[in-house]
Amino acid sequence: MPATKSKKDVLTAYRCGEILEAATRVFAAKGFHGATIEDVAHAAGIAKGTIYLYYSSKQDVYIQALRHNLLELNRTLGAQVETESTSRGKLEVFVRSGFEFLDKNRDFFRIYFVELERSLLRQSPEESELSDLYLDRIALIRRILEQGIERGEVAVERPDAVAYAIVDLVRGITRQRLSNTWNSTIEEDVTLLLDLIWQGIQAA
Amino acid sequence: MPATKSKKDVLTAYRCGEILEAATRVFAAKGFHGATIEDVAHAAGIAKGTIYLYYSSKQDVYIQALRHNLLELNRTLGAQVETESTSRGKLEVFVRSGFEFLDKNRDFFRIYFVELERSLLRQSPEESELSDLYLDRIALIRRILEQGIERGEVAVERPDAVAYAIVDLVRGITRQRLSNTWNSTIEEDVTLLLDLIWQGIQAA
Amino acid sequence: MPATKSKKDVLTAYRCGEILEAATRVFAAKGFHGATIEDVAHAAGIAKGTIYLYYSSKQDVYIQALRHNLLELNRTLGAQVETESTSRGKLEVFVRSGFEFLDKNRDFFRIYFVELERSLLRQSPEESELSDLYLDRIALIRRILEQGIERGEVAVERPDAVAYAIVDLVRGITRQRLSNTWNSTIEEDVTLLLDLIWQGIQAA
Amino acid sequence: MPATKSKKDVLTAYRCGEILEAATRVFAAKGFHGATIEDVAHAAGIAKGTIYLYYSSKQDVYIQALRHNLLELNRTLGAQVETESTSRGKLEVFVRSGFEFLDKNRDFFRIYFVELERSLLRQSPEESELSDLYLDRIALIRRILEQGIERGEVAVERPDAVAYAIVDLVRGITRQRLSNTWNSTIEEDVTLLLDLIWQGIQAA
DNA sequence: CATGAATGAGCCTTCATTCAT
DNA sequence: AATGAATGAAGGCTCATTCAT
Repeated sequence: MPATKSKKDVLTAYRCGEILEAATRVFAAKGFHGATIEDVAHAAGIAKGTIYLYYSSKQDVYIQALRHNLLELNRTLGAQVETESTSRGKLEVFVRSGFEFLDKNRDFFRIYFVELERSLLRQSPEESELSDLYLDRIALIRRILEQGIERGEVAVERPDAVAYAIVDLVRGITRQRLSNTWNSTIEEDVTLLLDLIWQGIQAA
Repeated sequence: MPATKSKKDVLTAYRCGEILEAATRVFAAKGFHGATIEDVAHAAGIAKGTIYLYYSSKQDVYIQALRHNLLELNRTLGAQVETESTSRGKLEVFVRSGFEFLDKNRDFFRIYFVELERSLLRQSPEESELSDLYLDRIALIRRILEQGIERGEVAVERPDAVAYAIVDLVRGITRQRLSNTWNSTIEEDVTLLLDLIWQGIQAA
Repeated sequence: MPATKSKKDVLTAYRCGEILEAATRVFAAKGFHGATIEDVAHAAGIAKGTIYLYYSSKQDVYIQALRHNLLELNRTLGAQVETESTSRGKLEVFVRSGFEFLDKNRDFFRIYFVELERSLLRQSPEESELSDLYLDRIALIRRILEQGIERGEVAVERPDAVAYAIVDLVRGITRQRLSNTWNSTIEEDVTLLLDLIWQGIQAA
Repeated sequence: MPATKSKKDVLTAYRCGEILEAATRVFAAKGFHGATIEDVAHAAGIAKGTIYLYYSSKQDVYIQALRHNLLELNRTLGAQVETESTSRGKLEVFVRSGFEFLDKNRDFFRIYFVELERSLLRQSPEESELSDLYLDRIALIRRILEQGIERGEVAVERPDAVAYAIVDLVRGITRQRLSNTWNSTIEEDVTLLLDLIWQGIQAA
């Protein structure tokens, strides 16, 4: 197991990255069925056949593109949450980091929101990982809540269900921010959500 | 112009209903692109060509099926909300009626959640009516909030944004209820949501 | 065998006439493949199924419409030619009567010119009668030529081939008259053609 | 821009040629509507989809096949006419070259005669080029006539109309030669036509 | 490795024809 | 006799995938 990457590995990683980045843009603009492999190849500046050297199918490219972005989102959120110690602080940074990630990855969310619904409803084996990554975010919130309960900061009956509710609440506002008709700043929306959530869960 | 319907009108209404009902089932199971017109025709017990006597295209069938269900949902919610006088009562009946509608129209929600995301993000003229019907539900909640503010029952800074948040919160739990891993009763979920929402918006 | 026509016969004749007249208009405007049976039925003011009570297929309607008009053209030309005694006079009246028929039946010629080519090249049994009716016109001219030779008015080596040539010559100018860019009077075109033809065939 | 053709250009030219050649045969045998793209592909020894790499639609293949043959016909006639100096010589070589072209391209004429009628009557933008190529031949004859008038060899009142008449005359005999019931030699038919035409147009 | 020409399965849609009323 | 709702065969076109170069 070489610690150093071979020339081949570097090229592979580079190509994969380019393809996924192009795929994210193209699928965001046209949707999975509206986009063609040709579109993705063109956007990546390579030939159609080359994509099949790195991914097994159109669907594979799509899933991997989502997975790639989703892993980074989860990594970012997880890391940011660690920087705060109180439950309220963690929730606040969770919300803010999500909005910030959106501003840098609007194309990703354009695919993600549509696909998340599908993957949650139709459990194909390929898509289950996407659900898992969604569930990881739920679990992150649930742990924050449970920790808050232990510390006496939070009081909820069903931390599991409340975690779902919070994530969906954030998702709803995130989607509004994605639309072009929504004009509030990140901080305004963070305040809005925190007020709403915290009132509902804080310990008496 | 007779108040009574001609034989033709009855047949047309019957066929349209059968087709939309079959379409709801088929599109829910396979998605828009996964389903074929043949599938829908077969499910409706008619021939492929017959569908085109009543709808102009596959997409038309799809949109109409969504619209049909959506109109009924909005009608139901609007009527139920009228039966309550307090803001809290209205919100509670909104949530409960939504869950009850879900239990009777699971296939519809399976299409709707996926399609709503698409229609909110990609504004094609055909799909804009779907967004409008979603916005009608937002407006219903906003009016409840504004009425509550007038009466001193509710205190929120941005009733518009809070209305979005509430609808998304309900939607999130609705989707969980649609999955097969969620085992709480309607009343448990109504309580959960009402507690969460009401804490965040009630007047001090 | 009743000399008088029964009520049924009268109705049948009336319907057939209406259908063929409508078919001539519709096929002229849209062509055989561009027109639908529905179009013809609509133009005739009857229902689709009714056409099949009188004709066995779309093609049948088409062929019969052509045949109907063609029979009348041939009948008219044959009768007019009889009114003249000299070869030149007969040829002149043949040309003039053709142009006059065109002015009253422009739709027919619009179908006929296209279909004649097809029927001459592809000998399907249904279309062979159309060729026959074309050949009747050729034969009419050939008899005029042969009679002219007998009388010493005309001198040609191959009356058969010349008859073809004359009919095609007339057809060419007829088609030009059908276009909207041709502005000469019937008499100008009759003179043009007669000068051309007569020079080529008159006895020395 | 290299004067030499790239490998791709050679392949494209080859495939286009094969397709048009196959299309000419298939459309001649079955007509535009009777033939399928599958038929053309099969005749060309390639797959259905391949045709769409080179042509945008069935109609495009059809139009291009006609255009291809028609351009060559016009080129041939134009070149041959140049080899003669007198009006009579030019007309004679025009007729003879046309008959010779027919003998080498019988399938083309089978499509052309049908399509010419359609394109002359229904002016769709795609088909107008076909009319134009027909008009080029008319113009060629008209110039011969006008030149003949200048030189005192020819005397006609309306060279434009006579040009139409001559081309239609040639076309009529060409179509007869295309049928299998016509047994004269090229020279016999050239003589027949020239006698007919020249008598009608020569200067006194 | 990269390419992109070739493939052919798959699907929407049309419309001539039928037949129950 | 007339209707027109229903049928289903047929075909143009797309595009994910393959493979020879």
